[in-house]
Amino acid sequence: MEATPHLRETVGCLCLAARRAARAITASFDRGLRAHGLRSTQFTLLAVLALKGEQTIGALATIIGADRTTMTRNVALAARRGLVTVARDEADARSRRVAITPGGRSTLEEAFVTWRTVQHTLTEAMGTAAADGLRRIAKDRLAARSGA
Amino acid sequence: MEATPHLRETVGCLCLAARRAARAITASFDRGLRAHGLRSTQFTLLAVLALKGEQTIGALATIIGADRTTMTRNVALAARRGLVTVARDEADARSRRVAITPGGRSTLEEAFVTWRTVQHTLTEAMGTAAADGLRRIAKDRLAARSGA
DNA sequence: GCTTGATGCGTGTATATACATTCTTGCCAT
DNA sequence: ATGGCAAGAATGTATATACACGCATCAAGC
Repeated sequence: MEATPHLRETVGCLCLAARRAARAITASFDRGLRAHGLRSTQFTLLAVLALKGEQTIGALATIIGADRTTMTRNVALAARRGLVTVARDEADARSRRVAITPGGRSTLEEAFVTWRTVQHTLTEAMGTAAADGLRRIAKDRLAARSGA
Repeated sequence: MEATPHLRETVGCLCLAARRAARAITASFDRGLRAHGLRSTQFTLLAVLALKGEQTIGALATIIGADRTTMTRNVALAARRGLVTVARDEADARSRRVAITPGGRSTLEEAFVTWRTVQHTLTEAMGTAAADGLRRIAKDRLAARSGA
């Protein structure tokens, strides 16, 4: 009926697949983290800071794979809520050193239990192979960002 | 050094992986589609309408896997740009029937060539197995939305 | 010291996203 | 017929995202 059979190729669009998957997965985590007053974005930020210690805005953007300007706003939000602190770097006045606060760490610890539950549920639902595949795509795509 | 070795588990966070992958993949498509004045979101919307014919807002939300309120705004944007039309359903005045315009179809056709290139490039970069895995996750997660 | 380019961030703007709520409309039982 | 509930959509609000652009600062030369 449609005069555009070639468009059927777009049914397998990787962009739709990736965004759809991300929306669904994010929703699952957000629903769980909600009880702790966190969103997926904030949880990730806190986890990175807790694991790797204080970081600059740019470093966080690279690690999390988001735009630097996006990270500026995400960090500002977390700072406003007292989860992290932002301080000038004494060695380089251009840089901002972002660090997790004790309160942020407490929140993270509490949320971690919930996170783990959701993580396990989703891993089971999609299978470990798919989960590993997704992580690999995330890592590889990041590399391609600077390359091509 | 850190007193939180258990948090290392979050390195494999599926939410971070999914969002990071989606951001990177979206960026690739957006860069390509830019020449046609489209974003990934709009491209997907047009492709669905071209393939499946006119749809209601709610149907589009289900198909694309986004919130209905998000779809309302995405459709409004496309309508403002003349890519789609929004009309009341004569059978049910609550519904809105969204249809692609001739202009929208032309834009889609032009953008399709670019889309195909990016799609192939990314498929090669991540491998067909990973691409299929991603699509499967997107489909499965969607099902889980209504179920649990 | 000053210029020049590079680097790290922040802002303006536009879109994308979703939850809570409200509005409109349809439907159904009484 | 109508009152109440359900369904479809729009709006208010907050966050997430990125590009274009500008500002501050540093590093290298000179």
